Amino acid sequence: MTGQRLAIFEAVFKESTHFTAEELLDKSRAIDRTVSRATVYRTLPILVESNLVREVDIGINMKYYMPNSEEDAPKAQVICNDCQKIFEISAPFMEWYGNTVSSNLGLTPISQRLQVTAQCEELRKSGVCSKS
Amino acid sequence: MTGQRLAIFEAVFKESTHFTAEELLDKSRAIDRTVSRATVYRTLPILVESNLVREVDIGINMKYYMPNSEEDAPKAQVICNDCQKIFEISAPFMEWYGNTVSSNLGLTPISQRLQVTAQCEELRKSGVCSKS
DNA sequence: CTAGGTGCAAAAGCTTTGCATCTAC
DNA sequence: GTAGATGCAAAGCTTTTGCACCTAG
Repeated sequence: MTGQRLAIFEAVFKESTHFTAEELLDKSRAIDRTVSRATVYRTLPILVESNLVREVDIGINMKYYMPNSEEDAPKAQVICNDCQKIFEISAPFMEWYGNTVSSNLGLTPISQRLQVTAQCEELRKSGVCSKS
Repeated sequence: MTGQRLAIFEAVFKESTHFTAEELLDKSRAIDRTVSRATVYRTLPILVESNLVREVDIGINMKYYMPNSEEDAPKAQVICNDCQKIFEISAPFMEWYGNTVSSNLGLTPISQRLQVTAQCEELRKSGVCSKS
């Protein structure tokens, strides 16, 4: 347990929303200037393994992460194309769906994800988005 | 309309399953040796725009593509972690779901995706997978 | 003739890794 | 003292792009 990791942990749990590895690097460095990019990239998979952080893939080249909440109910994401915000929505039926379609194929589900990409009407009409 | 593009089109429609840009490059070169990587990467977005090819993002760094079928019903994917195969499954309720959750947030849905990652029981038990 | 396509190689962007050094225990 | 963590820089991998050349119509 090193000082750098502590800074990373602290930065992670200060986050209330999704973040990228580079954003986490910045936040961690604000706490401990000696945190290096390599350490962030090496620590993130450990946090994911430990279920302290959840990896959220939204289909662009970059990985997103977020602090994991206590409950592990399946979550869907609504991703706003305009403000880049990611909304997490509980979607309990996903588990049932994954089980059903997988077993039809002779497979066992490991994980599932449901994502809706959307655009902001408010922004489109008034030029501002109160959500972002 | 150049010879290289024709080779790429031909290679695409010979495919019956998902493929990556690099795989398409190989297949296209088998038809016309002069096809370059740049041309494949420049042609793929055109094919996607024209709805001749569908882009399928399975959450890894690489993009997958597949020839687009006539019908445009929403599709879910089941991705086998063992054999890397991608199964396409019709999921008409996705559209309804996307509309519902988006409008709750004041957003208008653009697209949605539903993916199940699974593992192969057959492979795990007998060491072979008859599906791959 | 010329608008647009092509090939090559370099660059871009995120992530991983080799290696020598350092540090927590 | 030592197993494991760190920093730096280089490399990896897929995709994009600048530029000069070429070609279809």
